Amino acid sequence: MKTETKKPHLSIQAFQRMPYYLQYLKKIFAEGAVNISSRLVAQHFGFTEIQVRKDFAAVSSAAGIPKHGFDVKQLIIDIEELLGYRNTNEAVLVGAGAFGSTFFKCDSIKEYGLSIVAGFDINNDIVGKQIHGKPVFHSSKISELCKRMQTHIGIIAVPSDQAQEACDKLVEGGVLAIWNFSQVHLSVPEGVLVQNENMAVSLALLSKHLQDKLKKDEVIPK
Amino acid sequence: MKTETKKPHLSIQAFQRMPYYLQYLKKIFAEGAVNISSRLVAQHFGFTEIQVRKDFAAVSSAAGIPKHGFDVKQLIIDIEELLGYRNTNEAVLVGAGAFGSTFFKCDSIKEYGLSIVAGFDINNDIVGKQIHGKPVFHSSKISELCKRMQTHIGIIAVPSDQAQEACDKLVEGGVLAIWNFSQVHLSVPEGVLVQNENMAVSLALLSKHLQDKLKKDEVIPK
DNA sequence: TAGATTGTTAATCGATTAACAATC
DNA sequence: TAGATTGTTAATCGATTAACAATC
Repeated sequence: MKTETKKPHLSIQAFQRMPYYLQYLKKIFAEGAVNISSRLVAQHFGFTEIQVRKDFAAVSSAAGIPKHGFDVKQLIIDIEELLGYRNTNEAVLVGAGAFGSTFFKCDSIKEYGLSIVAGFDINNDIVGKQIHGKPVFHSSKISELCKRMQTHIGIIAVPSDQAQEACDKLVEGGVLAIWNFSQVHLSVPEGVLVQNENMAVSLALLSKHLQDKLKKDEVIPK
Repeated sequence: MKTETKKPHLSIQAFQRMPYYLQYLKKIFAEGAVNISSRLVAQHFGFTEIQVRKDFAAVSSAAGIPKHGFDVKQLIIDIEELLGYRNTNEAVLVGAGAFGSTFFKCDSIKEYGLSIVAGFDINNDIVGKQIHGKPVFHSSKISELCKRMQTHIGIIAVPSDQAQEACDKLVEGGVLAIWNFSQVHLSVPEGVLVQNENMAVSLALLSKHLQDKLKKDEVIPK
């Protein structure tokens, strides 16, 4: 009786590559691919093949086969399992304004195993109404309702100066994972994860690259 | 005559912390702070003070002063300079549908030095119209117009299966930095930067944390 | 001067890559 | 068998942290 062997450690970086692998594997599977070699995957993404093999080894329940490569279907199943697309988590949204409410109608979120069950806001124009079929409550009810609904994921889409307060209420309500679209650092107790989605960070990287690039081309004008 | 000393290398990770520092420094500056010690900053963010000192040293034009700390105002200026908030870059948007068009009305983008000058789409209902005052052209015009307008930044907000094509056209038009909101890997020639904004990645991290957390609490039920 | 706070050099840690052995 | 492709062990590389000297 062989028990499941311990999987190698999966780094956060490797974990973050998984959705990309998944998307690619699904595409080639739809095109009829049954096996795939690490070399081909590596070429597609511009990674090294060793890295791809290590990543697959860390997540796959079946080893790759020399001369054949990896089983595409099995990899898809394993990665989906790892990423939690096969369970559905319920989440609440704090900040149901122009930006926040786009989450209500965002279908792709559902595909990734997230379901938004309610929204919160302080604007009386929308409190008590429904947006895309989801109820919007006053923000003062956050912790009470999160407790009652046993929600463990919160999305913060409020202005930066209200973000920490929203965060505190979510944590009080038992939320364990927070998706933070505000631009401030959130302080949370240990055990709570904050996933930052910070446009300013991305834009800074873009603009930095661009400036370096344009400056360089200026200095060395061919 | 002392020439400017070479700044220490700034890692990408450090660079990505800068927008957070900036936001915090601006806040305490508005509250009247003139100097700030690395220890206080570190406490706020949960970093080590050494890391904060290294980060500040890499970006600051003035050294910190023992017993006084760093000059808040100077740091703000230096970080804004580094992040490129003091120049404005023009960008085009490919995919002006429900999601994409939110960029047109997004004010905070402007604050970070980005200005969207035009949109592209293949939907004839919006091609030729203006959305929030910005013209929307047909996607077949991407490279031509980017060349003419000398635009170097492109935002991709099209469905995944059209993303690579959009990317190719942008690159052909001379775009050097691409903000990719689709969920696929984009292949670009060397020298072009792709900044991925992948919801699937973030969601996967959230859901992973949650599942680990809930599982653990089950096993050790107190 | 003493103490707080900075800056620097060395150590640690983790992720990626290289070299090579294993196997279908 | 030979060759392609995998898996494993060791080396490299870069970021963070620790220890400590410098300085206001």
